Amino acid sequence: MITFTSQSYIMGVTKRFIFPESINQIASFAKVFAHPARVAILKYISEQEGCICNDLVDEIGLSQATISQHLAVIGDTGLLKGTFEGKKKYYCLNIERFQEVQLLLNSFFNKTTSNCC
Amino acid sequence: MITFTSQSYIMGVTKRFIFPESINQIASFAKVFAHPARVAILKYISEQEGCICNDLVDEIGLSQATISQHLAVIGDTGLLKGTFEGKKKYYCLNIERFQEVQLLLNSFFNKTTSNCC
DNA sequence: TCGTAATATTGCAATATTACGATAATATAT
DNA sequence: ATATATTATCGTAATATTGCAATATTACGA
Repeated sequence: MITFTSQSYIMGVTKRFIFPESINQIASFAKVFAHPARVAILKYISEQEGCICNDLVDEIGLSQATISQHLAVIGDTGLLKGTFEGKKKYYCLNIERFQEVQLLLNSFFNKTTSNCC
Repeated sequence: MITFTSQSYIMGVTKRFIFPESINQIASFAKVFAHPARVAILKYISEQEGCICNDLVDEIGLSQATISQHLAVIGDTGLLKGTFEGKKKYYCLNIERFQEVQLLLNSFFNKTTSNCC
């Protein structure tokens, strides 16, 4: 049980704890797709036969550090598989996970539209 | 045409202009669902028969100002219809728009999974 | 007209996110 | 061993987002 006093109150932070986990989950998944770089990364990875690594930097035009950061955000949700091959790391979609996420979002969308006035 | 010099470069801002519009659109739509308060608002609105207005404040437990802000974010994407009835404003899903958005996201999801290695 | 209820807007505080350069870490090739 | 290529991490700068109090706005009712 978390409470605030007028002293300890912290502004500017998403109050996740007031929402049920099912709702927080949907928001977390959506956040992965809420930045164009991450959408572009997922699109590009899925389009390559052998999957790709650091061509994303050339392809997208953001710095290596930034791309790596975005890859980590996507990966934290379990949506990527990465295998090292020498110096190179080949990224690949975790399709099972991706479809899980898609299903969850769709289930929310469908419930929402079907219940509406 | 936007260019940067090493002087004028601005950090910390999403570089939308380097991405095709189709990708920016997906990211914009996803952003609506990327906060639990907005997910909860959409869920609640869809569950009420007559649609609802400021019960969201009681229901969700964020301040009136904050709820109003989130409603504006959702509304900016065209996902809400609001009709005034006296002092009260009844919110309702714009289902056509909602399904449009759902379709677009799904089309991205499907393309992504189907092409992957 | 005045008070009340409902919503929107403004201003502010604080954290979160985005982006990059520099550096570290790892593996290969010479 | 050294140099090079590749990716991850750290530190930092700057904007974006979240949340609330206070205020404005609008509509109704007495």
